[in-house]
Amino acid sequence: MSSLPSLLSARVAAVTGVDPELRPATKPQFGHFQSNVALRLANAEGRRARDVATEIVAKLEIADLCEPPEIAGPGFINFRLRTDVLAAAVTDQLAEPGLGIVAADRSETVVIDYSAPNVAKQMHVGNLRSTIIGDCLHRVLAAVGHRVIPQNHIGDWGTQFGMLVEQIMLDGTDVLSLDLAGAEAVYQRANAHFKADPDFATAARRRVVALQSGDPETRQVWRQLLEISKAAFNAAYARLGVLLTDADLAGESIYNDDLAAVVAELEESGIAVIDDGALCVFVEGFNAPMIVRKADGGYGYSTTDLAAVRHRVRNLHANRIIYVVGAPQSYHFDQVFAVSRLAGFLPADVRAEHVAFGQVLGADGKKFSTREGTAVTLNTLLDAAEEQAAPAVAMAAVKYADLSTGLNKDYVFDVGRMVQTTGNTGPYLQYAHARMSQVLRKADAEGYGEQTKVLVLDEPAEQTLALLLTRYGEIVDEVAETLQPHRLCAYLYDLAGALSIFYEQCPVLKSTGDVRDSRLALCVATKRVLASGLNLLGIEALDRM
RNA sequence: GCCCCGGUAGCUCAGUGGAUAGAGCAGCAGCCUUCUAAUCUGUCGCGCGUAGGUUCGACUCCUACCCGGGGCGCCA
Repeated sequence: MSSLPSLLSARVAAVTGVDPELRPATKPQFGHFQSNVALRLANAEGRRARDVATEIVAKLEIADLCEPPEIAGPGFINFRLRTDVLAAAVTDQLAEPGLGIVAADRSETVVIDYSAPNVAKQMHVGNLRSTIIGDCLHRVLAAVGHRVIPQNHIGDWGTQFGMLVEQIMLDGTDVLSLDLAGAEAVYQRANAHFKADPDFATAARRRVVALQSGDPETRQVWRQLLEISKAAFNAAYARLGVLLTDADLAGESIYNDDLAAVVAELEESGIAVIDDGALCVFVEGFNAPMIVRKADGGYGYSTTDLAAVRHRVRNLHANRIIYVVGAPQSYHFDQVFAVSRLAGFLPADVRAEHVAFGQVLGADGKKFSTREGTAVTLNTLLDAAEEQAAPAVAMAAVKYADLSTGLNKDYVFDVGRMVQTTGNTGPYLQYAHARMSQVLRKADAEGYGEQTKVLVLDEPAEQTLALLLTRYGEIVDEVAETLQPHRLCAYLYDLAGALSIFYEQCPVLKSTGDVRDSRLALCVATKRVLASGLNLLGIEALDRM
């Protein structure tokens, strides 16, 4: 099964001998696809580009696919698909369950590490990005046939739990009576206490040891903190409609028992050396070593991340590991990957990628701080969104606002922007879908039948829509490869825009015969592709708005 | 000091080395007895941080610099 562009591309390559680099035309008057192959060849051969283009066009055998190609500008070759070919392509697409999404050549086991909220802290808008980007990548990779293993690497371990548990036991607090805001307040109090009172600090450090060595009383409090946190996380996930469940929880704590073994392997292989009392791994290209065991004998998060890589490769059999974590961690992950390669935890044929997203900044352009209370909690944002629109629409607005821009850019948090429902937004896509549902409902009521064949495609608005529809599969492929959800957003926005123009210019229910049947089939195809694409974004496709 | 990310229209952002750099928002002007006006049409507005370089061709690649943000041994 090959797509129209790849078929055409192969035909052109047969004449030119090189990849024609067929691209979607930048403007409608340039047809459907354009190639600059003549310009490149002309330069290499020292000839005039238009002459080369003329020669190529004369040799092309593509009459079964295209109108006669046109040579334009300095030597571009413009292709316009025959409308019957385009119509047939949509008909074929409609017959496929995947709507043009094709399974990857090789199905991989992909571990995606995302969301990762901290236990005993409320989720804030920063957690939102990891959660919804990860959820989208999860859906996209699964759609192209990969086995996806989500890993929610929650922050459920480390020194902060020493002070937290110590404070709770000191106060005699019943943890199960706390909500997350309450737990977070205890954490902030413990933090201040830790700084102000050396005796408390000592007790807190002892408490960390007790936690790690499995002291029953300490573990009991810790488990309760975990419990109330999980309940809150799950409530947030349900509200957002993301795929994560308790089965995907794989927090820092589960690697506790692996840490000594990981370090032992590093020592045995001679990769790790003692420096300044700490066990370090020096890797070329990094200006600081990775500390895998602190001078006091404790382990930090680097060791946990190494253990996670090792586990994901050895036990989960990952072919690809994706970390959806903020951009400030880039250096850390580069180092984790590099050390993992050295240590053999990460074989050369396993890809490891850090999907680094920019930070969410406050209105002042500064980083949000949980400690200073400037961070906006997830629930505050979602509440604000739901003041603007019904929950499903509000979630669409929030998610799309986050997914539709490039990932690596910081953004200033602006509720007004995130809950926008007009223009290039999630609700606009939902609206396009709802309109199609409405048309098809009415068609059904009129007894026009389920149309699945596009027979005529005379109007430019129909052709533009059809051409866009056929691109769906390649776009999903691109996102699976590049891990850039905003490309899918841009595509769906273009599709919805083309649909709106079609809707304005091409009456469906008032037309007759083959024209009506074809338009109905276009409506079905567009509705399905929108529904599929929205689903990949984690946005609900609505039948009415 | 070194490293990473960003700088494109008033604002928020797209932009596969290729044609006259595009969207949304905001502004202005229009279209609702016609399949949903969360739509659509028109209009105003940028020559892509700066300076060089490579190339037939640069927002895109290279070099230097400026501005903003982030990171860089025992927090996670």
